[in-house]
Amino acid sequence: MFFGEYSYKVDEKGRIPLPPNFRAQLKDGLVLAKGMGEKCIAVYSIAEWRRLSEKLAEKALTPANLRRLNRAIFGTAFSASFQGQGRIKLPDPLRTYAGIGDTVIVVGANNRVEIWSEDGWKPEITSAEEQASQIIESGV
Amino acid sequence: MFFGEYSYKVDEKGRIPLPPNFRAQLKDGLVLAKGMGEKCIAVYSIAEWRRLSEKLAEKALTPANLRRLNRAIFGTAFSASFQGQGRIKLPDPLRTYAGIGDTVIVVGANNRVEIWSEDGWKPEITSAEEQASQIIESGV
DNA sequence: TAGCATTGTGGGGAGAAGTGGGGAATTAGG
DNA sequence: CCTAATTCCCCACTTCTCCCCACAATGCTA
Repeated sequence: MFFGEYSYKVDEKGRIPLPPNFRAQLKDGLVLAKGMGEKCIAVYSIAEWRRLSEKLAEKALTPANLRRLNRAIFGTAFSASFQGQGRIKLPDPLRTYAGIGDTVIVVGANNRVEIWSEDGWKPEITSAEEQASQIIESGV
Repeated sequence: MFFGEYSYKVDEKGRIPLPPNFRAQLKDGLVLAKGMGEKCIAVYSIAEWRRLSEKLAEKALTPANLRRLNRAIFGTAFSASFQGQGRIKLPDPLRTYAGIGDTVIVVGANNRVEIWSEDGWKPEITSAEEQASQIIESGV
């Protein structure tokens, strides 16, 4: 389970660290993918990613659908691992997709980790908070 | 299992490299075919190709159908292998079919690899992503 | 308060991988 | 049988990746 919000610098080689307790949960390997629908990078553990992709594949009704789905899911995913002191390299296609410059916001989101650009994160979190408080007001 | 999205240049001799990762999985030989339904080149391992063609043959209901199918599938397929530093030569017919100029996008799509022209890939992936996020919205 | 451990940040260097091109061997066509 | 074109093996250069080490800042401990 992933928690919290952290800010890191992207160094000249495109690397970022992850919070130490995220590392522990991801030590068996991780998968980087496009955040579906949002302009961010999604990080999954191997197990979680497999579970997710299988579940998605079940939803494809036709072979053509399945091909496109595989393209969207696998084509945008990169497996990665920690190098040296626990940093990962952000693949260029994903970095461009998420509009990441030299600072990232790393966010724990329950079953996955999300990596946002500074500019992408601010509007996202404010509207998400708004929505959350509405849901809470309606009774939890 | 094939992952990720990579961009490569086609050199003057019509060769492209494949990601080291993919090479290892295809070292026993590979088959190039037209992407069924899409304007791209599909790359299969020998084993996967055999599995696929057997499956297709089962679906052919009449001998005439089977002949046509065989023509369409085997007639346009090329077996290839890695030469020198791990590059493959793109057969001219397939190259024209996929509209490939001097840059390709190599995409891992689970059980196969796809080779796209730059111009063909962009619209395909955007609509594929749209479709995927719709499926996600409908509840995973 | 002093010292130690952990963690973020920067960078050097060896090796791998992408790119370009020469030349021998094989094939096709006249 | 000879010539031309294509294929494929090899070599060379450049770029990038990844492993390593170092330093600074922070927080904990004694």
